[in-house]
Order: sequence, then C-alpha cells, then structure tokens
Amino acid sequence: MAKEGITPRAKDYAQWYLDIVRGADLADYAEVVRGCIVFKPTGYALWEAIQRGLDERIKASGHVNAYFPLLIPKSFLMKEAEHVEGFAPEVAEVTRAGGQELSEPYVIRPTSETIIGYFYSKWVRSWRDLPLLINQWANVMRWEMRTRPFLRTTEFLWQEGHTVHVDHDDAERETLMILNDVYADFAEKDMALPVLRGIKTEKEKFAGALRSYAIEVMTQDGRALQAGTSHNLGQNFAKAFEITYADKNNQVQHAWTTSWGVSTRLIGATIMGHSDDDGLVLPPRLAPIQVVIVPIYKNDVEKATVLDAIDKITAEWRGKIRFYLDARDHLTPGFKFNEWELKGVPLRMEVGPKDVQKESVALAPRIVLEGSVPEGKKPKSFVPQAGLTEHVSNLMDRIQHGLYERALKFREAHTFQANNYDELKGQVDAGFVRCWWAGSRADEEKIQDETKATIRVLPIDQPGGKGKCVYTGKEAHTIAVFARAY
RNA sequence: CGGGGCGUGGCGCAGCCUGGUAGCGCACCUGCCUUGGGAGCAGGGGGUCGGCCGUUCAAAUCGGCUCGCCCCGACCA
Repeated sequence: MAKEGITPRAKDYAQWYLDIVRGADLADYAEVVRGCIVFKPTGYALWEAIQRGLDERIKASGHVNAYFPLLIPKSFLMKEAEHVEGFAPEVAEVTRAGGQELSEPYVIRPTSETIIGYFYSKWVRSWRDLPLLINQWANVMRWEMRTRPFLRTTEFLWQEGHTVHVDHDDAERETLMILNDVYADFAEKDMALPVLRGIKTEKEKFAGALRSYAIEVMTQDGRALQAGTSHNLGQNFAKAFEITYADKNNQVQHAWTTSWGVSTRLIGATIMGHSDDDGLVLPPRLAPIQVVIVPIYKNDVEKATVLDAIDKITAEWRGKIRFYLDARDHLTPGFKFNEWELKGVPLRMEVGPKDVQKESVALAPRIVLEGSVPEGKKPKSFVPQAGLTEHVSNLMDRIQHGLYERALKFREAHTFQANNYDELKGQVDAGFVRCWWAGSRADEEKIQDETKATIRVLPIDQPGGKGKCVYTGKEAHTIAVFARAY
C-alpha cells in the first residue's frame, strides 16, 4: 500500500527515509553548499515545535537564554587537549576577512564550550554567582564526511546549555536533571518516542567531558540514534579557561561545568521513529497541522453549504486545535487524502453534503488506533458534530499515546539479551542487545570492527547483581546496550 | 577520504553504444467537465542536456578535467 514515490522500508530503509523527507516537503538539499540542507517551512515548523517544548522545560528548570559569537578564536579550541583532538578534524576556519589575512584565524563554532568558558571566567567570581545556568539556541558547523538530511548535516541548529557549579555533585545533579526532566521527558511526552537513558563509555563520551549521558532512540531498522546528550565536564574546561570562584572560606576553587544539547536531529528521530510506507507520521503534540479538513462537494451550492458547515464546526477550535482547511478546488478528495497522509497530519476530517444533512463528520486518524479496524482498510468513522471539539481533542491524545505505545512495543520486540559474543553478533543487526560488560575500551573497539556495533549506553537503570562479560567472560557488574548507531 | 552508482523542463526517466536542429510520463497553465481514496478530454508553456576545456563541418552523444548528489565503509549530534 505504499505511496507513489515512497520506497518501502523493508526494501531500502535509507532510501525510504530520503523519500519521506522529500515527499513530506520537509527539506531541500542545499546542493550549492556541501552537506547542508534548506529547512523548508514544514521542516522548520517541526523545529519550532521542538524549540517550544524544550525551551519551556529549560526555563522552568531555572535556565535563561543568551547568545555567544559564531566565530571562535582558533587558540580557544586548542586549550582543552581532548576537546581539540575530538573536534579538530571537523572544524571550518575563517582565515581571511575584510580583504586581508587574519592574524589569528577563527573557527566556526562546532560547539561553544571554549568561547563560553572564556566569558564565564570573567563572570564568575564568588560562590554566590553559582550556579550559572545559561542556554543558547544557535547554529553550529561540523565538517562531516557523510551527511544525511536532519540526522547529520554540515550546519545544524541546536540548543546548547552551559552551566557552572560549585562542586562535582551539583554539576552531576544538573547533568542528570537535564537528561531526565528535560530531554527524556520531552522525547517521551511530546515526540512520543521512548528513550533509553544511560552513560556513555569512555570511547563514546564527549571530547573533553568527565562523563557523558545520552538518550537513545531506536529507529525502525533496529539501530540506535543518539537524540540528546548531557555532559558533566568536571573541571576540565574550568581549568583550561580559569573559571574560578571564591568559596565560603574565601578559598579560590576551580568551578565544575556542564554542557548539554539536542539538535535538529530530533526531526530525523521523529521521522524514523514513527513514519510508515505511506509517508510521514507526526505525533499530534509536534504536528504543525493536527487536523486537515477536506471538504467534499459536487457543485457550487454544495460547496457553499459544506464550507459554511466547516466554519461553524471549527469556530471554537481556535487556540485549541491546529487545523487547516484544504479548499483547493482543482484536486479531488482522494488526491488530498493521499497527500496529507504523506505529510503526516495526525487526523483528517471530511465534511460532505451527507454530513451537513446528518450533522456528522468523517474522521480518519493517520495511524490505526487500538480497538479500531485492523490493517488493510483505512479506518474512517462518522461522528456527530455535537461535542466534536472534545472528541477531536481526545483523539489527539489517543494518537499521541498510540504512537508512543507502538514505538515502545517495537523497541521491546527488538531488544535482545546476549549471554555470549556469538549471540551478540547474531542479534546486533536486528536491534538493541543487552549484555553484561566488563571489557576495556580496546575490547569495545574490537567489537566495533567485527560487528559495526558500539556500546550505546550503560543504562541508568541497572538490574544489580552480576554476570559474565559478553566478550571477556570476566565477572561483570554492569549491563551494556550494544547497537549499530546512526 | 576509499569503493560503487547517477547528473537531460519542477519530479521521474528515455535518447548516448553507432555524433546530424531534444523526447516520454507526471506536475504546471487555459477551458469544459468532475469531486466521500491519487478523475477525463482538448489546447498550451517550459530544457544553452551539471560546469569547463578539447576533438569535429557538426557534441546530450566522443575524450580530458571539474562540481554536485545517492549508496556502502572509516568519523560524528
């Protein structure tokens, strides 16, 4: 039942993804600028919805927004050894401006720890200045070898939070609070995507961090997509940039910093997590258009009465339901049905002459809901106009929850337990693999060479107890989750 | 950056091997007619064939260089 021009997932998942991006009109390749995309209005509207949900949570937890320069003196990037090593290969430099060579080149920010660190060192003097809780919405640039719309582009949009704390524990609390109360909460409630929360291994952690945490989403081909990261930077950047404060005993201390970010990759996560062979599927809380209305009529008289009925029906929707009336005259209803399914609108409402007569409307959810008509037939139900606003609002909730449950079931069905390395090798192409782990960084690298899979996280929720390491056979106290990553 | 594939109206493609004034489907425009799951008919507009250089009387077609895109791999949010 795939739409024209949409490659079925089972045939070619990568091509399916690109077909959705193009078909739903989310982005255009910026073919004149390597690795970049244009966020078209629908794609950008998704980003705006993501910004709203996150910004609300970021501010509710005491942070404020600010903005730092796009250009960073190259020397700044060099100050934290591990950080340089991690980012050097992918930074773009500005060496010439104003018609002459610059005495010191700037780099275009790949992330802003360094320049923000410089300013924080000026702003922080006393323990009374802490915690310093600032977030920035910005674009960044990383010269990646291979790009993919939303998932990895040379330039991308994100938010990066940068905070300063008095000690390790306070920084750690912040790092975890962001992971749980901001990122995981947003992903699960607004994006309807279940996330796996955990700690990154040494091999996968942020360049320059003491410890990195992440939320990981499972895509429909069973791979892992890092959807957000939160880092306890320890005193590494505080030392590199001399962020110090006088404590209560007037002793000068190096501060502890954190940073955390999510990017336009979340748009890719939403696409990969929910969409199907008919096109994009959007969770109602994120959808720029929640209900599309398709009027049905045969002549001008019918058209007038139908549009009039729609006006009355939607009069009380403003501010409650985001809807759009597709009044294009030259297209048949059937064409519109398919087009809006491709664009992922959660609910379609049809209003025709029969509905006007019977004071009903036809409602067709984008996904099959629990307890409705099984696969094959597209579910469409006729409901009375009386009480419709509430009915539609309820449907939005049911679709939102339905999406979450569907994604969760999928993840559970594609999460395996490996007791030995052979099992892991066999399972890792199909999904997440949980196993006991006591290996080294070198062991992890060897596994990556042999299976393409890496440890995505050491889950925060550990079962306790002990077992045999999947690779070394040694006694292990930690469960790791392996997967192939995007 | 390595291996593979591909650049021809907005989109998808044919034409290239064997050089000779650029074609098809969809989309678009106009009109009629239709409209509860991708309607029909008629008329019409739109492309210096990714770019540059070369071979030739003549290049979408042959040769060289270059740019870009897609897939696979190494790097990454």
